[in-house]
Amino acid sequence: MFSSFRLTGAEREALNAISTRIHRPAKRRIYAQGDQGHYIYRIRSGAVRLEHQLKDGRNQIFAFLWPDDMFGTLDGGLYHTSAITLVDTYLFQISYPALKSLVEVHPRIQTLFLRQALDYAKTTERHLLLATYPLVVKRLAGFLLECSRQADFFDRTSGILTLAMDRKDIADYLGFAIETTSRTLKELEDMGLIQRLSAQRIRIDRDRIGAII
Amino acid sequence: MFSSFRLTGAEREALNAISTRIHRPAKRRIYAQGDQGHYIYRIRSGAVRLEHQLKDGRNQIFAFLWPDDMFGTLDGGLYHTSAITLVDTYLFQISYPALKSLVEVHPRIQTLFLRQALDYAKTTERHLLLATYPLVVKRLAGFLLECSRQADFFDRTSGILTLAMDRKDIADYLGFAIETTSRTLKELEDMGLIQRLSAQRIRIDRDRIGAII
DNA sequence: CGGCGAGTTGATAGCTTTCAAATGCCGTGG
DNA sequence: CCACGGCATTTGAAAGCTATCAACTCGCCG
Repeated sequence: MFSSFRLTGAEREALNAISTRIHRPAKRRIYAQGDQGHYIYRIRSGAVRLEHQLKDGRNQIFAFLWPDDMFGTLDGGLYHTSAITLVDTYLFQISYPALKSLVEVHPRIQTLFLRQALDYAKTTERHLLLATYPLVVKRLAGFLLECSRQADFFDRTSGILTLAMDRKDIADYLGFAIETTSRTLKELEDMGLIQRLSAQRIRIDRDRIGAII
Repeated sequence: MFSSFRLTGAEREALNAISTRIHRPAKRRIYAQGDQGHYIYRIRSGAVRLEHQLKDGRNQIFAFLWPDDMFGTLDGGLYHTSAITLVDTYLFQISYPALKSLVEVHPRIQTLFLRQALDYAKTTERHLLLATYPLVVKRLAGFLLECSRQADFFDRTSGILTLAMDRKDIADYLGFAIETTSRTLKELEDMGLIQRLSAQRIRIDRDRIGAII
């Protein structure tokens, strides 16, 4: 619905004026679950994971985020997830109070955030579909396909996917045990759908993986 | 962030002018997955389920929706879910083209939709948490708690919850087999956390259910 | 009263987790 | 440059949980 939306020059300038460029090395926390939420973020380059800690010790990863994705939504003024970089990452950081004032002057800017929120909801639905496949091999196969949509981490000509996350991250995203990640990768390799070049570099056959889902 | 937001009188009137009040009996389809998407909806009273059919035959329910919830998001002009009433339901129906024109004149109205989208994303995250609990008894217990938040279907004084959905709906929402719904309800009853008064009327002990999650 | 569909219950098979141990990888210090 | 230590990953075997298939019960409606 808002795919053709563009900001005016003045709107873009005003948004830039309240955006700060920041940098975080790999595996650094940007904010923690329960922190006071002062900023919303947008990824310029790199990758981030959003995770939610449960009282029983489970650590559910809600999303892996990529360039242009935004994050930092609040729940009663607090971040309800932790945000952690997977790799070296550059971000825009926007203060919530400044954004709120800006939107009162330039309400059209909300379209950007609305579109982003709708995208995030759709992504979470896809995540839910993946994480509830009865067979873990389907979950992992679908996950590898999703990862291969990120141009920064997938080389189309060679079919080589670079995993920015470790085995535990994958397990926490798909809802199974870390050992199952390994075993199921082996299963996919035995089926001839992937080749493990190293722990984080995998050659994948997207067509045949797509066929089993 | 937008909790204090209010439309002006003119904005509210303009929105009303493009809203149609419609009615659907229980168990009727409002739209089907793959249909051309012309309208967005808001529930005035009743309840709706959003479901997504997969190629392999699985039917994943994405959400149960209640009064004030909105639905009807599109994916390339098409509905990507089916929307079906659970009970007798009254709705607002808003045409997308009319809404798009309206937003160009009154961009502040987008705040309503942004808030709704953020709410839906949060709901989907909670759903994901529920549906990925390793033990089905926790999934179902958490589900009953969520249902008991709907004032129209839960009587606080008696603790009696009326389930608007059937066993298959619950199974499709939580990602297990229909038989497991029955067995796990029995398990909760054996633990003394609930009493099944009839198939759809259940007395629940919210405190003790909350304690096991 | 009969019949149908929703819900329940039982037994077995299949899949994933858990606990334990082995292997491999990589950066650090000698 | 090589050895060592620590951590991530992989592998194995047994236990636990849920799906499946089948049969049965219940409630509702004609």
